[in-house]
Amino acid sequence: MNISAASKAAGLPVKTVRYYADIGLVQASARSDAGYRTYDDVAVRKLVFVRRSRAFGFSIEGCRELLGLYQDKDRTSSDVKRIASKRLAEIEEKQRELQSLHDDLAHLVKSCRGDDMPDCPIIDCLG
Amino acid sequence: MNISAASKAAGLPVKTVRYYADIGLVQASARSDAGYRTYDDVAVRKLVFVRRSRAFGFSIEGCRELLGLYQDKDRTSSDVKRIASKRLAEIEEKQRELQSLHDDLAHLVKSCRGDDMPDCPIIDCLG
DNA sequence: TTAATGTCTCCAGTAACTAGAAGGTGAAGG
DNA sequence: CCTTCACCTTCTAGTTACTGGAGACATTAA
Repeated sequence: MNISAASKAAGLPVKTVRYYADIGLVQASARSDAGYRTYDDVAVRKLVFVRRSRAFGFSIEGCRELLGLYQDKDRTSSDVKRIASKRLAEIEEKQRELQSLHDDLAHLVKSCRGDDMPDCPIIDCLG
Repeated sequence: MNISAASKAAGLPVKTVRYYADIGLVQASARSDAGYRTYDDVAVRKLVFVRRSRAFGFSIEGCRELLGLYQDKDRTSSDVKRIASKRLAEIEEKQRELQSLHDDLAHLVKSCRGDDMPDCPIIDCLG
């Protein structure tokens, strides 16, 4: 499988697949005589794994760690659960931040008449 | 006011104040003979305005736009409201994303026993 | 006078790609 | 055989919004 076939199979842009190889996250399984990256099913599965992990908001380093556990026969589910719980806590923290941001801004927007006059509680609050 | 006094007054790091000047967002009101940036009250108020706008998650370009309205006597509150509403919609979109992310991950975490065995629904879902 | 602190500019690095340039490779059509 | 085209390679640079540090000049307190 050349890189474009692998990228389609994994659902990632070619550029991203090459980037993941560059940073040593998911290496091509081999190189052709001409130097083309080739990917086997194992490598493609790793790419999919990373795509899904990224979709959960894990950082590249987090993905690296998860990928390590994915390939580690001696892993424990508590290792995985710990990492996932940490991410979950981050998400919840972000949700709280976003919620208070939302409430404040929504309140301001609601109180602004949005007419042709310059007076505006939003600008007043910021300034 | 030298830059450190202005940064304290505005509640921003010195580096950030210098950065805002570099990109033309909030210029120093003058320079001393030695080339030091000096900030008057008007400039400091602009810095505060940017800090608060950033806290609402507006991008630098968004802040630039808002700052323009802040200083525009002929602005209309509908201009401001439009920008703020756009940002509010972005926040709400982000909240929806985060919520579904949260639900999916929480479900996985809950279903993982977190013991010494390698079997793990989280890894299974990713791989 | 000296030491400490403040300020300047410029360069580099962060996260995770993305775009583009310049050039080699492979396969299909004429 | 030749062209053409898509595909592949590496490398550089740009994105966002700063942040850290180096080296040099200015100011201030002791």
